[in-house]
Amino acid sequence: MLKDFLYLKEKNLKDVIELLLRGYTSTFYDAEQTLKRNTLGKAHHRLVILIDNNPGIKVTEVLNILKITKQSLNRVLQDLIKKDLITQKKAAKDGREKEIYLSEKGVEFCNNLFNSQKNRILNAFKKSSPDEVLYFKNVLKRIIG
Amino acid sequence: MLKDFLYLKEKNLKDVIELLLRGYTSTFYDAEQTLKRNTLGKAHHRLVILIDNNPGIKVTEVLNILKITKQSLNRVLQDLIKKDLITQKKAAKDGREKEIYLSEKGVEFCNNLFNSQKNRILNAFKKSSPDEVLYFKNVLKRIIG
DNA sequence: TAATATAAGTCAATAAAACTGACACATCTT
DNA sequence: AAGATGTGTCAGTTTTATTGACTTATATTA
Repeated sequence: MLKDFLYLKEKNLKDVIELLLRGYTSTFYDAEQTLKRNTLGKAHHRLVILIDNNPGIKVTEVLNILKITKQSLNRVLQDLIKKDLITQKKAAKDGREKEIYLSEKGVEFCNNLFNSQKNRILNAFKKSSPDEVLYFKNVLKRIIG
Repeated sequence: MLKDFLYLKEKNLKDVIELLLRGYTSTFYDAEQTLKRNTLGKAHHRLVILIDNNPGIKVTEVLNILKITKQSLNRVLQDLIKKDLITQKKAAKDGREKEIYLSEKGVEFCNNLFNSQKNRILNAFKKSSPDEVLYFKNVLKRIIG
């Protein structure tokens, strides 16, 4: 049936591009005050979210995900090191690589960030069925690839 | 059953925050070359996506969605006007408000942007069922609120 | 109608985030 | 030993966003 393919139509794809923009913007804006209290910005926010969810993540991986240059990343990284929020460790496998971890202070900071952000997601999920949430995450993962 | 509420657990919510970051970043990075060819940046990209999907959108609405100041918006707006990509019209209802529209050139530019971005979404949707896509959009809309 | 509120625009200065290009160093691979 | 890779750094520039003060036009309301 033709109807079954409506979800592949361009209008639907365009909608999704806007939804991704708005989903990201609103979810991350929720943490604005928490960031300000810690004199940190959006660039730091994006980075610590990655480190928190992926302990030991490597510099190259961060660059590929955040789509920034190593010079940009380095500035942000140094700010977080100065504030004792992260630590770095030489990788056992390949000594050239450095693994990035949150410090104890970093974990606490991430908890504060998460507390600022979690309600938006939680409220949306409470209005959704477990299946809807599962499908939501699956499709989003497929978009990321 | 306890199992039914696993999707509300903090780990799951944290995952989603990262997924939103990565979904947005990757989807919008796809248009990088198209933007460069037109000597425009990410700020212009975000704005024209909104105008394209919401013809006649007002300045205040844009500010609320993009979470930027009117001074920031104005710079981006002037760039797009200079390039003849958008037009503005006094609102009939309330003369203080201005509606923003894409020009013909703007529509063409947005088509180029869309062509750079659509395959990522399309490929993800092709791997998903219509229901999955529907649920995905519904949950994302609930997150935006 | 006069006072006030709202939507939008502007000037100026500053800060935040990202970029380009060049180069250095350690470690791994061949 | 030679080259490739991962990371770090210096310097300069551009893009994006901010704060604060002020203006103009239109709408609302007392």
